Amino acid sequence: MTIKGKPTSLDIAHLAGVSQPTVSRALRGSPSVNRETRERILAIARELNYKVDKNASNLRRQQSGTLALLLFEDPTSDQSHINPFFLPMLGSITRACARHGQDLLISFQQLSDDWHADYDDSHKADGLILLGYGDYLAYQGKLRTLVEQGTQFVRWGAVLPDQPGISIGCDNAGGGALIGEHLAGLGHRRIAFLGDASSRYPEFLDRYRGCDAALARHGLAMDPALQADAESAEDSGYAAAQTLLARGLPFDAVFAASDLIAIGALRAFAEHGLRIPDDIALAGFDDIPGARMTTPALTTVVQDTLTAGELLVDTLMRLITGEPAESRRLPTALVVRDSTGARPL
Amino acid sequence: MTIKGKPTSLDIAHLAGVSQPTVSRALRGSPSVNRETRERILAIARELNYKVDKNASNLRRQQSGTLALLLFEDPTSDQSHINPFFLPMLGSITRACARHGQDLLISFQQLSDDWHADYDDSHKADGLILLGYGDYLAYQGKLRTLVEQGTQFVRWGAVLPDQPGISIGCDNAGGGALIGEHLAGLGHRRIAFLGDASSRYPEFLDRYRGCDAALARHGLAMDPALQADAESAEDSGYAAAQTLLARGLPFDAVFAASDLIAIGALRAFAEHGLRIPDDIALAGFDDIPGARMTTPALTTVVQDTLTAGELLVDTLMRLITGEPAESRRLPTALVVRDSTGARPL
DNA sequence: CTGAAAGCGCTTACAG
DNA sequence: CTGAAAGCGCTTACAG
Repeated sequence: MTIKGKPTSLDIAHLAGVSQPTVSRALRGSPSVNRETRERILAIARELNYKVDKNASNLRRQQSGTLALLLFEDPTSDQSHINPFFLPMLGSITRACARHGQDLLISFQQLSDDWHADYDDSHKADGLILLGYGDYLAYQGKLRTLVEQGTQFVRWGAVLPDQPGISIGCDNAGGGALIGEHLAGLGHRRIAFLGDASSRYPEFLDRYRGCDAALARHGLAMDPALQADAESAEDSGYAAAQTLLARGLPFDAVFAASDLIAIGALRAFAEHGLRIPDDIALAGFDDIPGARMTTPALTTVVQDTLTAGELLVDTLMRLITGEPAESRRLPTALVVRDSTGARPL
Repeated sequence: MTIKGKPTSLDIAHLAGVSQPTVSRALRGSPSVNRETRERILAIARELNYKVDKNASNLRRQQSGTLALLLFEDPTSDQSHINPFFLPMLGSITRACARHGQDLLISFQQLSDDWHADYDDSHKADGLILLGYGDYLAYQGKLRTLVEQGTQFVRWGAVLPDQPGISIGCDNAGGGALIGEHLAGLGHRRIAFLGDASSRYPEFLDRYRGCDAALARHGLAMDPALQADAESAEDSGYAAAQTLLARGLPFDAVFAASDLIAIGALRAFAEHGLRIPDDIALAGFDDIPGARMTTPALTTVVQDTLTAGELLVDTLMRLITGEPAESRRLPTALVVRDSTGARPL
C-alpha cells in the first residue's frame, strides 16, 4: 500500500486492521487499548514516520499546545538590538517548553503594538510569556485587558502588590541593597544613580530603593540630585552620564540601573577623562555577557536567568491547567569585578 | 445575542445575516463579495474582536502559516550559552516572518537530535530555518534526509557547491582575505590560525583559505604548524591558544576564526604575560556585541546579519511557494579596532 | 455575488 | 477493549 503524502491515522488504521479511533487511542497511550494492538499500531506508526497532525489535534481539543513569547524591544535602540540579558533566559524558556511538550512561538513587539489581542484569540497559543525592560505604565492597561479577556500570561519584571496578572522577577530591592552595601563598605558616600527611578520603571525604582535602604544602615542616603533618568540601553546610559556630569555636583560612585546603562556611562566618563574606578566607582546590574569584557570589568548583580526561564514556563503551564500559581521573586548575587576598585587591578 | 467563548465565523454570519462561507470570503478579502456585505461583516468581526482560528484554517488549507527556527547549540558549552552572533539575526528573522504573515516557532537543538523529522511531518511548520555554528559533517546526512523528504529549508552557513539544500552565508573567504590583507599590511609575517580549518568546519576553512590567499599576494603563506583546532566558543579558543603556545613556535599575529575564539585566546595570552597588540596582533570574526568591549577592543570582520535574516526568510518563502531560489553569499567588512595595533591606543 | 455541501485529520463521548 | 458517529472551525470547489 502506497500512501500519497504524509500518512494519517486512517492510513495506519487500515494497515493495522483496526478503526481510526483505536489508532488515536493507541498513539496517545490510552490504557483501554489492548497491549498487542497498541504495539502493532506503534510499530506501523514508527515505520511510516507518522506524526499526529497538530492542526487537527489542536482544533479538536480546542487548545494549541504552544506558548507565545513576546519580547519587547526597546523602541529607542536601533532594531538590531535585543537586550543580551534575555539571551540565556530565551534558552531556558525554550528548553522548559520542550520539557512540557509545548511549542514556542516567538515574536518581537513594540510596547505600542496591539499584541494583547492576537495570539490567544486566534488560538495560536494557550498562553503568553512577556519579556522586556520598559515603561511599565505604558502597558499596564494592556495587562489589565489580558486579565479581563481571560488570557493566561506571565510576565518577567518587578513583582508589585497591585499588579494585573502574575509576574516573575528578581529581588530588585535586594540586588540594589547588595550594591549599596558594597559601595558604602568601600567608603563611598555620594552615590549617583543612572536610571529612571520612578513607578514607570518599577524594577529600577526597587533597585534604587534597595540601595538607599542599604546606605541608610551606614548613615547615608541616595541623593535625588544625583539621579539621572535612563532606560536600559547603552546610548541612554551615555546620555544620562552626560546629564549627571553637566550638573557639576560631586559624587564618588555610580550605580547604573543596568549593565547596558553602565557600559554607556563608561564611555561618557572615559570621554571626560574620568578614570574608573580611581576617580569614580561604577556598578551595574544584570551581569550580561559583555559585563566581564569591559575595561575595567563591571561589578554587577547577577540574576538567576536560568531558573527564571523555567519558572516562567512552569508558572504559565499551571495557569493554563488551572493549578494555583503565584508571583515570585528570585534571589540575586553580587559579582565584584574591577569597576568598583574593590580588588587590586 | 451573547456568545459563549470566542466568536466563530458562524457567529458573525448569524449577526450579519449571511452564510458562514460568505464571512470567510469577506474576511479573506475575496473580490467576489459585495462591498456592502463585506464591510458589514468586517465591522462585526472587529467589534467582536474576532480572529480566524489558525488551527481550523491551517487544517483545511493543509499548511501551517508558520516557520520553524532551529538553533543548534554548541554541545560543549554549558546550556546557558547561545552564540551572541545569532542575536541580531534572530531579530531580523522574526521581523521578516511578521512581514510575510508567518509565525515563528523556535527550538534549540543538539546536532544529534532527530529534528530532521518533526516540524514538517506534524504540520507544525511549512519550512525550517537552520542556524548554528557546528560540525558540518555531523549533520550533512540529515540535510540530505530533509531534501529527500521534500522538506523546505534554508540554512545559515558556508555556501558549498555540492551541498544538500540551500544556504545563505557570508563571504567567508572574502572576510578571511580582509584579515590577511590587514595583518600582512601591518608587517606581520607569521600568522597563526585558531579554529578548525577542515571540511568539518567549512566556514572556518574558507576564512583560513581566504586569509592564505591574501597573504600570497604579499609573498606570505599560512603555516599549518601555527593552526590549532577550535570550535566557536570561548573555552575552546582558550584551549587552542594554550595548544599553540605550548608548541613554542614563533608567531606575530593570530587570526581567530570567530570572536568567541578570540576572546578565549585573549585570556590565555594575558595569562602568559603576552600583550595584545604589542607582542601579538589578534583578529577575530563576526563582530559580536562583546567584540568592542574587550581590552583591547577586537579587530574583526562584520557580517550583515540583518540582511542575512531577511534573506533567510525570503528564500524559504520562495521555496515554499515554489518560486526559484538560490544560495547566496553576503559581503563582509573589516572592522579595525585596537587588538591589531593598527591605530594608536 | 451567495449558499449548500464536503472535508481537512483528529479526539471524545457513547454504545456495545 | 473496540467501533460508529459527531464535530472542532474553517476553506473551497460547485451550483445557481
